[in-house]
Amino acid sequence: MRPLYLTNTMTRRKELFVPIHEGHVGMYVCGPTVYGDAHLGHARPGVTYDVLFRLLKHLGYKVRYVRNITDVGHLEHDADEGEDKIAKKARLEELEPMEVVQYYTERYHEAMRLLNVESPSIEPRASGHIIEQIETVKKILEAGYAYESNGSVYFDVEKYNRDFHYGVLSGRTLDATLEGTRLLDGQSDKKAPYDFAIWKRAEPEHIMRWPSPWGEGFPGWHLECSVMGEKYLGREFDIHGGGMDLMFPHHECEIAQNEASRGTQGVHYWVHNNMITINGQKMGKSLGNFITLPELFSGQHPTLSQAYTPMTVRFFILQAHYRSTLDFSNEALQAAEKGYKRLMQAARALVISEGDTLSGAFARTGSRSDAEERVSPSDAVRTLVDNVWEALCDDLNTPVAIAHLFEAVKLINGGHLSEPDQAALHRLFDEVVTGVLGLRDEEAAGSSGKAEKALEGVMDLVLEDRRKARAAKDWAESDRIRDLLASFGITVKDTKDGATWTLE
RNA sequence: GGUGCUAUGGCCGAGCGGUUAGGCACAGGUCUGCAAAACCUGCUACAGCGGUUCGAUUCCGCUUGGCACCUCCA
Repeated sequence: MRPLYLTNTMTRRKELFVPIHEGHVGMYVCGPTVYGDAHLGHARPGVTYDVLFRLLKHLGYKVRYVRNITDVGHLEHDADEGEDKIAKKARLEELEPMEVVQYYTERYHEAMRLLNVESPSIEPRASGHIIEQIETVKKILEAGYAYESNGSVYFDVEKYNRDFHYGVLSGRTLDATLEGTRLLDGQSDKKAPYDFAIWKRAEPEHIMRWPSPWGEGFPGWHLECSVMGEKYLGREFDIHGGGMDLMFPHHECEIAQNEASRGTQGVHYWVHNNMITINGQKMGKSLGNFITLPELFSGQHPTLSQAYTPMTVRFFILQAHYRSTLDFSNEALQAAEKGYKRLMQAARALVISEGDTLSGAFARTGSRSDAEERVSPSDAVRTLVDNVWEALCDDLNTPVAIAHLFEAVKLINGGHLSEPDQAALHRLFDEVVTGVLGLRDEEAAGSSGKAEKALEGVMDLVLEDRRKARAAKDWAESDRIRDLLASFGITVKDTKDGATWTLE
């Protein structure tokens, strides 16, 4: 198995990935809080960990990928005074909180589906694990790292910090944390400002509430990930992913809860993706500068000069390393769109020309591997293939992998590929472009439908007429047909082997 | 204020102690009835100032700028 390296936020180093159980990987990623449409920022972890998921599987691991849905407990502003995000949305829209959850969960799934993000193995919801969360609160209380106060239970950070280090992941000390913590106005139930709620008392008007030993309430936000991670992946598991902005306090609190309730940090590799920025600034709710995925796909947003397809967005994300910030702009998206199309066109050319030259060979020998045994690819292609995989296994360096793929594009477009080279590149594109990178050909995608079949037939007729006109050097008629088709959004290109067409 | 990250050619964006990243855009050429595509060629940058080194864009320090987290956030 090819070695995989990942940057572990805990050590700030690139480390060789060694799973706890040979051949198996447990991976947990923080999913969305479903109180609004997914925005471009959500696409980043979605795509990043999807690629990691696909890569791990390709390398031969059996992967259990857990990505949660936060549908309760995520407060706005401050843990003491904020309102639950979903409850607030429900109040504003006059809906049941679970109606809000249902609606945006489905919208999220649809956006992920369009981005060709595979479903995780398990997608647990916080509200479905209240009992488990109450149990964990009890354990933390028993261990002495939490205290009850006025119907809520708070994590005792100072006590914890005496035995462990609160801040290991984000690299800060408790003093530093205290310095930065805003002093709260008004009376607080907490002993210290950095203490965080693991169970919150529900105010009378709060709809989402569950009975507990401490009265009716709801779980604190950080708790769900500790609890569901343990439930589905065990006391310790391999990889925990999420956005860099979750490092503190969310993941820090998660570690503290794990340590307090089950005596281990629980996670072997912390992986964090960076933010997507817009004009150099983080895209976020509070700044009001975010673009939702439906807006992006439809072009319905003032800062968008056009619509961008889901695969353009996916390619855009893949062209930067996941640990770098990625700046959004129309120019950058347009460049990604063209690059993506070029890659796909080469992929199509590979399939078509291979069909001409290799299908016979495979048919005769019975299988691809037999054919490959007979003839080996050239050193250049072999190196290229190896470079692509090495880049992917080097901390998921998708931009470098894509750079190497464009070398392949040059070879493909240049023609004159030997059969084994062609086969090797075909396999590379299958495994990497459509496999690990998850880029599907949007133009070819619909060609199986009835309408598309019909259109193909009609286009054959039309282009045959045009071919006749061209043979007779009737350029006026030839151009008339081409212009007419263009007005329907069909682009005709003349090549040596005849005309091809694409539908916008 | 604290913590951390970063500064690359017209744009996006990799990377490295000495060798072309790549994409997009642009210019010229080949091909073509024209157009498009494709191919070829050109475009050689690493914030500033010091230091280490035979040699630094790559390491170290300082300066300046940007960003993130410290409050909900992917």
